Amino acid sequence: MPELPEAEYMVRRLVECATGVRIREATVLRASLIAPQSPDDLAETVRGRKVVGYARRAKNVLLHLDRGWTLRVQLGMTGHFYWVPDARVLPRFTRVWFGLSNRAALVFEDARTFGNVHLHRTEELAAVFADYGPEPLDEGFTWQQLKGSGARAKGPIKPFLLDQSKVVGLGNIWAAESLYAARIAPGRAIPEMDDAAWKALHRAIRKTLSAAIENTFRVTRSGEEFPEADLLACAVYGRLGEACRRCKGPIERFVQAGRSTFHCPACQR
DNA sequence: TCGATCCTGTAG
DNA sequence: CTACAGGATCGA
Repeated sequence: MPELPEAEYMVRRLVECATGVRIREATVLRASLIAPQSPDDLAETVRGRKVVGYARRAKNVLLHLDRGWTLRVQLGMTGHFYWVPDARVLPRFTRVWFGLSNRAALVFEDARTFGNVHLHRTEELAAVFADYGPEPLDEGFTWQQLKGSGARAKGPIKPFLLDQSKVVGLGNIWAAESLYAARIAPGRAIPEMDDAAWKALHRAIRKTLSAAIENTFRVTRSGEEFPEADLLACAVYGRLGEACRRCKGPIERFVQAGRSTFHCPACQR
């Protein structure tokens, strides 16, 4: 499920709720989600480790531990990672959990089990992320950089945006939303992108993701539930047949690279 | 660069 | 029952 905004939300919540905690023990309920070592080895290594910081890279949630270890949580389609006050009442789809003091726990829940929990030496992280493109919300991310990453690409723009080696953090929802905001058709061939289009797309990506982060907080604060990203804030995703907010024409859906793509055919070119 | 695949849940 | 799901990876 989660794309960059939801991962960012989870990290910020961890900072709020679980700064300075120490892991007393790890419990793996689904061994296949653990790598590269065995679940027992992972549990052994993290037992007694203090969490010295939380961070996000792309859609990964990172827990930096003392003694040079980092837990990397890939959330997959349905993953959540968060602090709970009482491990005696774990969420239904808990796959891995880390017991803290006072019965609290850090929980990885993942209904569909496409996510995973990997343990790395912290100094290896650069290698782990070697194929990742730039962070779209970083200051240094420019439209020229985005254009450059598409220099030799030939296919349509939307699958390009899902490719984490080009730019990280976008998934099926926010890729579609960014293209809508930039008024670019998802099927537009990359060689047909001129500078104005790259600029518009770059701007739209940043605006869309920033707004999505804020919306996640807004929705969650009021509803007190966990962040199911704010689909109400979507202009096209999941809105097949509804009226486009700009031109009132119907939103359409088609399958592209195996994923459903929503767009307004009238005002995205 | 595309399609298949991993696995499980929910909505119609 | 079928269709579909916000991700990532591998082989053709």
